Amino acid sequence: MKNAKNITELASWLNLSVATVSRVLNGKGESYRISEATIRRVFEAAKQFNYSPNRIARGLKLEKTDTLGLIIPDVANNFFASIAKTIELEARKNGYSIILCDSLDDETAEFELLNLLAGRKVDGVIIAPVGQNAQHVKNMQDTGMPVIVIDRYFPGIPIPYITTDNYAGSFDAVEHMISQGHKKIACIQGVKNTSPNTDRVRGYMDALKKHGIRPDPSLITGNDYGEQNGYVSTLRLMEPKDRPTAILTLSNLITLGALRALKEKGHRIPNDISIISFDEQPYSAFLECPMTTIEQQRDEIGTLAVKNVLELMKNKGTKDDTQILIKPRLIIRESVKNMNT
Amino acid sequence: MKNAKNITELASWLNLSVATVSRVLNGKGESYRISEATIRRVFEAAKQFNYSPNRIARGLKLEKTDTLGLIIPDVANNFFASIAKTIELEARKNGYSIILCDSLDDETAEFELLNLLAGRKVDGVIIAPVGQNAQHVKNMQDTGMPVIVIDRYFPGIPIPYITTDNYAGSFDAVEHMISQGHKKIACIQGVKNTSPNTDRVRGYMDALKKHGIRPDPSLITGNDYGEQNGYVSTLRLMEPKDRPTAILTLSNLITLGALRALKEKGHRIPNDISIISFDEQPYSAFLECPMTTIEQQRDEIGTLAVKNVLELMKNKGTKDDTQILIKPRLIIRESVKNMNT
DNA sequence: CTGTTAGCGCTTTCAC
DNA sequence: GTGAAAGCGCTAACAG
Repeated sequence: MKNAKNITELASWLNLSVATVSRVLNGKGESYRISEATIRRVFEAAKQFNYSPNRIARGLKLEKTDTLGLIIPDVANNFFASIAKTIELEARKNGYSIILCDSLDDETAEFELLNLLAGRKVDGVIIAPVGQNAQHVKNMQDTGMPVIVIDRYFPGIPIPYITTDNYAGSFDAVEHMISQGHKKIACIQGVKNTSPNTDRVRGYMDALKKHGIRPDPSLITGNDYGEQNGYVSTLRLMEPKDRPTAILTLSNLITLGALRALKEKGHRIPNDISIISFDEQPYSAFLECPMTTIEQQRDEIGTLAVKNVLELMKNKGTKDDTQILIKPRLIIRESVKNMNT
Repeated sequence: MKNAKNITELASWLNLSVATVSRVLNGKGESYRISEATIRRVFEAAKQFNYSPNRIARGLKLEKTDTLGLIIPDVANNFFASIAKTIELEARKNGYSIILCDSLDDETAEFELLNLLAGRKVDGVIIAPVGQNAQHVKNMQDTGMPVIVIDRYFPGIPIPYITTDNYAGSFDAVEHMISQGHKKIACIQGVKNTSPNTDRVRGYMDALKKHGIRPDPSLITGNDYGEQNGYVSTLRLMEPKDRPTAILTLSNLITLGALRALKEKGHRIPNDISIISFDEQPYSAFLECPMTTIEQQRDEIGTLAVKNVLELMKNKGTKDDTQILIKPRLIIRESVKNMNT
């Protein structure tokens, strides 16, 4: 059984024109009133010769590639990997493939990636941007490319986004700490002036204020989402005698660093220090002290992201002001000590 | 500042032919002895008009897409996500992009994905296959598509592969257990008749035999790499009074299930049961009992995978018999109790 | 040194 | 009911 390499070969074998074969293969046989017999012959030949159309040629003609670009800061981070999985599956269901790009948390790389995707003529892009700057994302959108931002948003800049309600996540977590009698609560933050961080810190402060606790600036520390920041910040926070009784960590990697610091210094959770961490992880429940976490709805973010790019693609040109905030879920385990008893 | 949508537009603006512009843009200006001035003009115009060539058209003509397909069974699994990250980065360095595909541990999906990638005319594919069957992978290779298998191999079937030396991984782990005085050692396995599993089980048995312990078939249990298998198998293993003193778990998800079962039943590691787990995870060190793990060299696997597909693409047609086994590393922590004291 | 042109594989308009 | 042919944007062979 030979293989047909292209539609011309197939057509000539069938003694038909490429036009007819193309129409049949695209399910337009009926509407062109091509005879039953011909239709069947075409399909049989296609199957027999194991013919699969060249999507590159198709893409060139149709000016669409059935391809979506996905830019995330770290594929190895479970949070982003989970989202990527959902996006891939969801996209595939709709006939799209994903070009995966890891921006390495680097704004320059992200910029180049955007250009790369433009050159590759993806039909849309989903991006979890890394920096404070939205200009390059905005530019891409302005070229007519459908763009959905996930994991954050840019205040004042009209790019559709889907992200966690980070404010609520922090707020609930801190209220839970307060309900357990904590008053001196620290916060190890991520990159300043990015919406997730700003909102999480705001939620943290508002929860404190609501319960009559004045936020202490010296208890808000750190400057990026990485492990090292978690480590260093925790060491610093644990130094003074009047140290905090609880820490809110704003990313899973920060938490990892915090755990390392605590372990190194022999501090135990929750007896020596309480912790709530952003991001549920596969092992959260099985840590030395099962971790109370703020779980982002990764599946929902992913699903909505592709639903919305698809939407954007359909209604190209029309304004889209999708702004979706998804409530996270506080998973209460044992990492917050009850100080009331 | 307007944008040039294609090379024709750019050329006509420059009053040059598309041929000249194309040559300059592809760095062939020198060899065609195009004048300095023209070259500069072209580059300036290209930049000014923010021109980026249409890679689809380019791909159609050149019969290459600068694109690699990557098929893995579970993007959300840290083991595969880490490999995917390395592959993406490494590929990009060489001018290639990755089309990411999650096979959901399903052989039928995997088969379809392979066809999808063929239709998308990727220049090569890297696949971590899921089933016992290699036929579809072999077929793809037989069409002339460069294919590299990772994470496993198919005995007797000549497809180049890069995987962990799973035999050595198990062997070392079990020897370590034995050195700590364990004799009754169980093994929760993954999918039977797949090379990682076969080799891991073989390593486990050989280590026992080497130290004069007869492998007990009833201590080898389980049938897939998932969490549920770990859970159920662990429950079963822990039931009898003369239960094993140690368990070797053959995947990170199996381990997760085992941890859940142990926690549920109140068994503590390492006092009630010792464990060594395949796959190092971000939180391995911070579990209730820091886990001794067998760490696969994910970066190396990823790097070699792209190096080798690239190689294959260059030497298309020639036989490639790459068969790389990468030694894993035993990370000794505290999950194996010393029974000698 | 630069231009003209064929053609990559496909879809679709127009023609019969 | 079906076919001929143009054209998507690019590269490269051929021509000067």
